[in-house]
Amino acid sequence: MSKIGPLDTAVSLDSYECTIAVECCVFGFQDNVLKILLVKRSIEPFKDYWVLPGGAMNEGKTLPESIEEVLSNLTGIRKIALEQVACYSNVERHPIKRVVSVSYYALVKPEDYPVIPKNYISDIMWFEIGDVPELGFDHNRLLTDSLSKLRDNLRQNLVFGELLPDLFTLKELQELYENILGERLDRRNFRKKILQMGLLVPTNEKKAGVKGGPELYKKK
Amino acid sequence: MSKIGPLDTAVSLDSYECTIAVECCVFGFQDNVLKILLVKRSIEPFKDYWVLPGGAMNEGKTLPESIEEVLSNLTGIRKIALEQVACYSNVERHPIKRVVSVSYYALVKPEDYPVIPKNYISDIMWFEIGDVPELGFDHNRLLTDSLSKLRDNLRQNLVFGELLPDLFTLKELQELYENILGERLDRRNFRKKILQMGLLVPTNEKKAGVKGGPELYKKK
DNA sequence: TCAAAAGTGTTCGGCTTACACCCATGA
DNA sequence: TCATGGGTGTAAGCCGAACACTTTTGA
Repeated sequence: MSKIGPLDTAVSLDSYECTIAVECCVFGFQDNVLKILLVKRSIEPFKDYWVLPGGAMNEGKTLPESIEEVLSNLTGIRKIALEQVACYSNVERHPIKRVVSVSYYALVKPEDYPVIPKNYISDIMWFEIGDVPELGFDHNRLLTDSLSKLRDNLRQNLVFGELLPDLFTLKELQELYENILGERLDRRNFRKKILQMGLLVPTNEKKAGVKGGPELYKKK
Repeated sequence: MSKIGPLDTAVSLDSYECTIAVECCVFGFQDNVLKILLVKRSIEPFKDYWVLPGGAMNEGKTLPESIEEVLSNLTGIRKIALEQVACYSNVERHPIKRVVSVSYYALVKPEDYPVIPKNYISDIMWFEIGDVPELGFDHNRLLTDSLSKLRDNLRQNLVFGELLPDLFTLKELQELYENILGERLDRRNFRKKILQMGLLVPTNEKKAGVKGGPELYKKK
């Protein structure tokens, strides 16, 4: 069918164009639980469904720039580390028009970005990962894929983005790991492993108000 | 800037549209060397540059379907396992128009798909990985990223797609690994590791014409 | 003073690495 | 027969998992 011959692997000037959307799984860690930021749609399709924050890529913007714009509008979140997850191109994933989505994830501190959205307070909310409802579009799938990628990254490197405050105890870090990975970790083995990565430095300060007087660490 | 309010994370019906291209790193294993299939562009921009085979995504096709179409037109390659690598959205990556590309890699047997393209024989060719020239667009980057992903996948699983014939010796498999990973492996340790994965079955046949009479294996 | 949490070391098993000899086959 | 490559086992080091007691602190 294609009018593109074997050599014309170029994109011709009149080729089909299509909307590209970015969707972002914004993970946060609060009250010792991993949470995700969702927004409620106020328009069709999927009106009143919760979905991942996202939107169309605009002219002159890259995908990460578009994400930053969307998040900045929603929550004031800025300058966060984004990780690309995957691209979704099924023809029927948007019921009205063709949309290809690229998903990212981001790790933020919820307390840095109070979700008191300017106008519509009931329509953006942090959900515990275990309590995520059925989402609009194929966003449950995107969330699952992002979480897998986050877990992989966490297992391999010491990547926890902005999920913790600047100073934190090893116990807090361990609880973060346990939450994201969904499994219990041995305290002593965890300490050993994390410390021998050499990416944390002790501050010689102790966290006040906690029994035992745990040492505070920061990222190197 | 954005006309998209905080709640309207939907893709609006008049949102900006943009060409989406797919590019594919087709890896093959021939003469004991990892190779990659490149095509030479016959039109501007980047006329006479070698690039990854690819093309625009068409209406009604998913990205993988578009890849299959492109490869089928170029080489007769069909029904191959594709792995998504990444999405590239820099604004200036195509000098003439805005194009967002999604890259994939595929593993094929060169001997199954003789590259005698119907018309323009000098314009499609297998290159040894070490001999890849400067490519058009940002395709050297795409190639590097694909190769990294291939290596990661190979280290973790036993994924070698269609790179080997149906029956192969462990030595052939080892040479494939060494080529892709770019490092030497110990023969005995390699055998142990691969066999204990339990994904190969011995056929009780020996490969003829080779000293030592090596056993032929196949995928389970 | 006591309860709760922090901090620390050792042992075991499995996995990876390094390494050398005998056997089968084609020439 | 011989040269080439195929096939196998063992010992050492490394990493991750399991596990108990002492110290510090807030209440």
